[in-house]
Amino acid sequence: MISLSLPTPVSPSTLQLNRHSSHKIPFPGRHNSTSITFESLKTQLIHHADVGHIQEAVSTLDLMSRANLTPDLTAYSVLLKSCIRTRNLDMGRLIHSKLTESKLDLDTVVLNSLISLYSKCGDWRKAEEIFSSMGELRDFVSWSAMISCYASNGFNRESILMFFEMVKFGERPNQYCFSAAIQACSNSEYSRIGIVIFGFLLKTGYFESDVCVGCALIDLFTKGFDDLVSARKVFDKMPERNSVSWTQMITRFSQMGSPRDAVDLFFNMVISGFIPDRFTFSSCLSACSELGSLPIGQQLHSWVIKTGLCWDVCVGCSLVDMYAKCASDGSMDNSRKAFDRMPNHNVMSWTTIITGYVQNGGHENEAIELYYRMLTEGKVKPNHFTFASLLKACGNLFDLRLGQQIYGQSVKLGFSSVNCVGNSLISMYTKNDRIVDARKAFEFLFEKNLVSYNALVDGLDSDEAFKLFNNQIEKNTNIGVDAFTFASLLSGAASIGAVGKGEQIHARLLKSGFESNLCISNALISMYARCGNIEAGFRVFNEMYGRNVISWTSIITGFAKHGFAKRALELFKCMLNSGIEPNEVTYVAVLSACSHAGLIDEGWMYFNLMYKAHRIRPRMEHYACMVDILGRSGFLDRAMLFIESMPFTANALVWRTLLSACRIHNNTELGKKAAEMIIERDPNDPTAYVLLSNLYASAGQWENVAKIRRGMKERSLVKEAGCSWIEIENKVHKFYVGDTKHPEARHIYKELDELVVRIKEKGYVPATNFVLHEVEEELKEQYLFQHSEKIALAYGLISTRNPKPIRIFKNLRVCGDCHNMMKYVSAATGREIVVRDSNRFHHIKDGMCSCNDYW
DNA sequence: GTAGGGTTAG
Repeated sequence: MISLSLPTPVSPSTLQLNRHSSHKIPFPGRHNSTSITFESLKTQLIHHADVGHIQEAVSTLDLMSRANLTPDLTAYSVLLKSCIRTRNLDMGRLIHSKLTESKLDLDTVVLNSLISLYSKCGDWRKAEEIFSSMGELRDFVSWSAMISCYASNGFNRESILMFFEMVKFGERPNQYCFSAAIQACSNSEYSRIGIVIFGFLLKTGYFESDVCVGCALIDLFTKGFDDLVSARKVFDKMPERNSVSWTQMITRFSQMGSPRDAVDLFFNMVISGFIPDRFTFSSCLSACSELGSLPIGQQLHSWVIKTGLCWDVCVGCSLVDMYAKCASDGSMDNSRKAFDRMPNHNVMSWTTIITGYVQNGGHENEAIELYYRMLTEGKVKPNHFTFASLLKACGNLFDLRLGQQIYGQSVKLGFSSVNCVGNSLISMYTKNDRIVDARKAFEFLFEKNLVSYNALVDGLDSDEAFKLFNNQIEKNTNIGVDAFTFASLLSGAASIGAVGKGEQIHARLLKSGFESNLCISNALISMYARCGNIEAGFRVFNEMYGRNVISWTSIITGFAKHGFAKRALELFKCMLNSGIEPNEVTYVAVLSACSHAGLIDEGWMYFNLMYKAHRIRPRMEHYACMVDILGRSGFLDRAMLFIESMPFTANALVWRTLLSACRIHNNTELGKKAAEMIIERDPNDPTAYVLLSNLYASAGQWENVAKIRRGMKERSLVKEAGCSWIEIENKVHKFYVGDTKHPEARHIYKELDELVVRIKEKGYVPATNFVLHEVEEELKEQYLFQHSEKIALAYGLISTRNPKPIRIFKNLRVCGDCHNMMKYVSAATGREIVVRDSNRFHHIKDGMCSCNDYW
């Protein structure tokens, strides 16, 4: 692990002081003291201040005082202006203290400058202090400066209140006041007040004459109301536009999900004769990132090279980000090149490249290494965004020790209470199943926003998540809900197959207006599919408009998992006809449809089509699907040859697939080899040992079974306990093998006993070879009837009525005897039984299963 | 002396 240490932060103002103090003060007549006049010194001072040499200007000021040529207020004013322009708070403070020492009477102009200085440098308290001490000296500029001070320092409420106070005081607000106050109203909390101020503004005529007021209105409609149409109307009506207003429209379109329009606006701007600057290119490049359009991005890249703007840090950052987001193959090469070519780096550029590595996945170590370089070589202090990305990297790496170390550094630098750092910390913990720590991090947050809630909801189990949603999120109108909240809730319900809960969330969605959201529709499709109600999923799919590749992939995966290979493949053809490009996940779904239905020829056909038609190179998952297709159909030797012919070394997943095929076809020899390969690659994976021991057990080789069990014990590997669950009236009931904890256990076992007698009459014979212990036949039968899926089935039968299907869920693969027994039960009782196991769905009806006993 | 545009967490 890299050991991390933070460099001592160096403030930019200290650097500047050191550099200038070693310089000689350029002063033409310095040896001839008789030529020093008040006017010449003042000219000197103004010149230094104008070109930004504040240190020299202050020296000149000192010189004036020493020569008894007392500087007047305009001299100080010039200096303050220079400090405001360069945001130099230290020098500004120095000048302020010199002003106080000078005993001059401060006038309105100087005091207004001081307000502006402190406001722009973030010291709003000092600005406030000066404003309230002004009394009679206050003029409309003081009011404007204070209104915008509050607005730009995030005190929207105070800014709006001050605007109305000013009106009450009898001052007429000017364009500066209007734009600052409307800006303060731009967040949704105060957007209605913004409209009131807008009405007031229309009476004044500033709307027609001032570009900044127009810009503020664009923000009011976009940020306050999500209303791009009205913002566009304001923009179109603006009599005067400049490159800032164009850039703002481009930025807002890009940020609010219309990157295509943003790019169009950019070209319109150029055609209309406005010159794009670094901000414009930066925004337009962000729109390209959003669009994922590499060609337009590259076109802009060559443009910024021609104009020389590529050396700008903002533009450089956007280029790095664009190449990271547009890399269709997840490669960071181009992004890294753009980063390495930048002449100067700042926090933002380091953070952008680190974030790129984290978001493209699989490059987390590079991200951590860059962080180390940022601290040592770059001598740059990380900010809250840097920490947010780094914590995400640690979450992906499952390296909580490093994560906690990095979090410690954010604490030292004072970022730990910043929302996005805390939120990242929560999701780092939820991703690593550390719910207790996630909750702690959540409680620690000073201000919890929707992202915080969503991060936690995502990690909680479905019940808890739903509780949090009902009790806190929905009741607290300040938090609001968004698509992420619903997506997390839906995936929570889907993971345990709680269709009742899923339906409740669906009902809430219809009320909330999110049901037309593409991500939500997609989440609904998978929720219904994963809960066993594929037809409901298909209805959602049919009723939505604007389906994307994820919508199609979700429904195809659904049909494939349910064993409806024909419908899955038909939908795949429809997808191709409608012009949607499949991705690698779509092909996993298509190939798994083939494997679940034993369609060997189709499987080969699609495997070859992937690259030929869509330039998608098969990944490990696709090879695993092909091994599955061959292995399940009994062509174990061909599957083995196929593995040996792969262009890269097969991983544990591929061998695990072969091993389960060996179990179905009782091939102990090949199974042994597969298990060895898995254990070689993943020595701590209990599933390999379990599968191998099952293989020996079904071949009756009990000695070997015992040997494996011993091996597992030595490594202290624990087999995942098999369990099944069923949702009855929105409550999930979970059962383990031989479970008697359920309040209705007696009733359940009575039903099970009666059931066995009934189906034995119809020809059911318990398949005792599925019992994995070496015991007497009769005992084996007893063990068999304690399987969790049978208990869940019996409970389902006594608690629901026909024609409601009984939906059972199991964390492992369903046992062969249980599967057979359920077929008999479906025939004897007329009930439809749907089972979701770790691999697929079984629809069992009238003694038949949709898997054709092939799973 | 007073105003506007770029990176971000789920």
